[in-house]
Amino acid sequence: MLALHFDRTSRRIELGVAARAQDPFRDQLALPGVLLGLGERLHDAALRALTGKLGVPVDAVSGIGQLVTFDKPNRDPRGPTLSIAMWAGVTEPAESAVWTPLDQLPDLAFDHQRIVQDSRLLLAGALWRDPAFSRALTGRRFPTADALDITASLIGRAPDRGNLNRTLRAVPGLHRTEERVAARSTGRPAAVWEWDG
Amino acid sequence: MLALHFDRTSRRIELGVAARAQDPFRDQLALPGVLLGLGERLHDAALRALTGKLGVPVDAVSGIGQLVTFDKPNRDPRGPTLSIAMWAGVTEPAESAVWTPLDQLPDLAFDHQRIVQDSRLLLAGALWRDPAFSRALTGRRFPTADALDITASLIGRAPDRGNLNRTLRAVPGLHRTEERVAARSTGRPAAVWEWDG
DNA sequence: CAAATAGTGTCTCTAAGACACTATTCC
DNA sequence: GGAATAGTGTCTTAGAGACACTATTTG
Repeated sequence: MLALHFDRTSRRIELGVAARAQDPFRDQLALPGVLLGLGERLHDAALRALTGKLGVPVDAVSGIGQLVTFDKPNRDPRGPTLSIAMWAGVTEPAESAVWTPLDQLPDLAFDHQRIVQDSRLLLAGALWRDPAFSRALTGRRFPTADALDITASLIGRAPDRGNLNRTLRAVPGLHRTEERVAARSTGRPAAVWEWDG
Repeated sequence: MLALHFDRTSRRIELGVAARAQDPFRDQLALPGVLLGLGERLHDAALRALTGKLGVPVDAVSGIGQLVTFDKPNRDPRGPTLSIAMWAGVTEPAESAVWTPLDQLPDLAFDHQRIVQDSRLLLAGALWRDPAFSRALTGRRFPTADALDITASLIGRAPDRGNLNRTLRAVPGLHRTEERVAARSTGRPAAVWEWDG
């Protein structure tokens, strides 16, 4: 589970990780994950991970989705050989978890470091393409500056402003308002974008 | 599990389905599927489905891969809410199963009809992009005519010959030999393509 | 030669990246 | 005015689809 939060102070995407309570890798930081109960839906298992492992309340979850299914052998010395990577948008980062930028990851248990790296490309690809994912990160209304920093966090470098504007204009269900707001301390204020519905 | 076989007589891709031995949907045609054992790898579960449900021997399986993970509620009145769609290439269609073209599907149990439809787009997208998948359908050496008919089966219409040639030339690990072979009863014989290794 | 199939070359369209230029704000 | 940020317009490139034309086989 990749729990993502856009921090409007540091102006970057931060990933929620937590110290493990049990062996193996006790006390070491890891991505929140749970075993899927028989007949349980992915969405419910994801919520359990967010609330139980990260301490994020349910109403601070802005969205949940599926990323990819890993099937590597020996991922976990214990049991499951199958794991499903999911994303979640978090509006309020819980104090009980550690929130870290994607390009300064601490050491993580299992192969979680690799999972984050592999998933980052997929997240960057889903941004502005998957409306549910994009909106979970931006919220309903957001200035262009946020879009710029969110994109920069996921792809690893600052995108071209012109191209980003063109991309945003082409996103279905997203439109630009007349409103302007200063997201930074200097410079021209940015236009506000708004999701429909 | 979408078990695919390229029939060189009918010159199209055929899908392996089998009558269910148990309730629910007993005696009705369905995609072969098995429950994933705890700690079992997807690849092994897929082989169990192929041999157990379709009667395809292990050495007639030219490849296995992962397509997509479905997470719809109430897919199956019984238990698992999660199912993973996989593809398999089959070199010899087993007599004990029913092999049907993709655009003339019989009625299938559960929501398997929809799964096939949804997966067909993914299969078409993977063709000539995923070398393991492509090679599992073509075999190590194949004439251009086979590539044409395989592509036509997956995308639903005949592709442009010129564009297909360009596509094949660009596939890594695939090269065109000087050899020509007549795959059809008339017309100019086609070049033979060969996978490296 | 006619019909059928195989193969080559080119045109267009679109999406994405790069970049030059203008616009608006704070200091 | 200068620095910083926001926004517009255009150029180039890569890939995919469409299509005109040539090449090689059987009957």
